[in-house]
Amino acid sequence: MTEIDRIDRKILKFLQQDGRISTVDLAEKVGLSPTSTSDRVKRLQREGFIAGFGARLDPHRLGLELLVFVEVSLDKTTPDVFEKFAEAVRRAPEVLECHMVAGGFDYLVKTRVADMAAYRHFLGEILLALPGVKETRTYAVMEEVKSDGILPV
Amino acid sequence: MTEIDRIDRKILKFLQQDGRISTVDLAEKVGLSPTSTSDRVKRLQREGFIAGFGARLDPHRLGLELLVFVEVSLDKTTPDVFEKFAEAVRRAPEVLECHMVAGGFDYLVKTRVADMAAYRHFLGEILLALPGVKETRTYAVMEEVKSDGILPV
DNA sequence: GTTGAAAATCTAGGTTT
DNA sequence: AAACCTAGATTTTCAAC
Repeated sequence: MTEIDRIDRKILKFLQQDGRISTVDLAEKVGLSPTSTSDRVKRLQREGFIAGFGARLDPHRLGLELLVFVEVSLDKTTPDVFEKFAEAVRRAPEVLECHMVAGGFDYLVKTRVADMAAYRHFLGEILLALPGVKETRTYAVMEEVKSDGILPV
Repeated sequence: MTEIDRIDRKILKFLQQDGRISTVDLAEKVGLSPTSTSDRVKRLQREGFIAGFGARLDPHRLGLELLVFVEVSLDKTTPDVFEKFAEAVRRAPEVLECHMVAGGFDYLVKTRVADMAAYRHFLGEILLALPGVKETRTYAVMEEVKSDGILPV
């Protein structure tokens, strides 16, 4: 039920790299027949190892030239600031990721925007406008050394 | 050549959410025939808007329970520390992302590991073992508020 | 951008080890 | 239980419009 063998891991590795590989080609790579390969892929989906499939877009090609990380500290006097902040962030399309962290600040926000002007707008009009936001520190990305996000399977 | 219209944006949006949607279903959603939809998808790939397709795996289902961000500061006395560091990071499978940032530190590293023990091993044996690493600050993620990474198209 | 037929792929059933 | 094979159904591709 929850066991996952060497072949399953190979399947996951190849599907991460190419989510549209045909069952025939995938079967060839993992050394099984197309039918059993397809059965395994379905099982990996059904059991939640594969959450879904998606196209990887090139942000720069789409005019989103600036990647920015923002550290956010909240004013913890109101009880529901965290819930309010999380809700707003989930609705903001500029926010690609947002994580509550343990340490010096409360949330780490990853955002992509067209340019610095767009970021200033996002910071001033959206992020700082949220209730409870006490302090932010902005880190603009100069070079994306690695950004595939491929999980080690 | 580089123009991208409303229908292209719809295609990109749907393909981000479901990279394995059939051409027929995608055509239905964007209001075009399957053939022209397929032509557009091919063009969007050829012109670099779509970098590729991939399976989205569930890290928790794979036993990677801990998401950690690490701020890394380098000792900038040696000229090629940056290149050496970048090279090593690209080879490390635990590192999902690594960005050179402007601000208080040099690199922001995103990593997923099984548990705290695995993270301590990664930090001690891999990250701190790299030449030129002067200082690190670790932020363990307590809650992933948003992590889809869907680009606003 | 559309239509319609040929080719490739995927799916489902039954068979073997 | 897992892998496999064959045939029917879908989907994709490629021509002509």
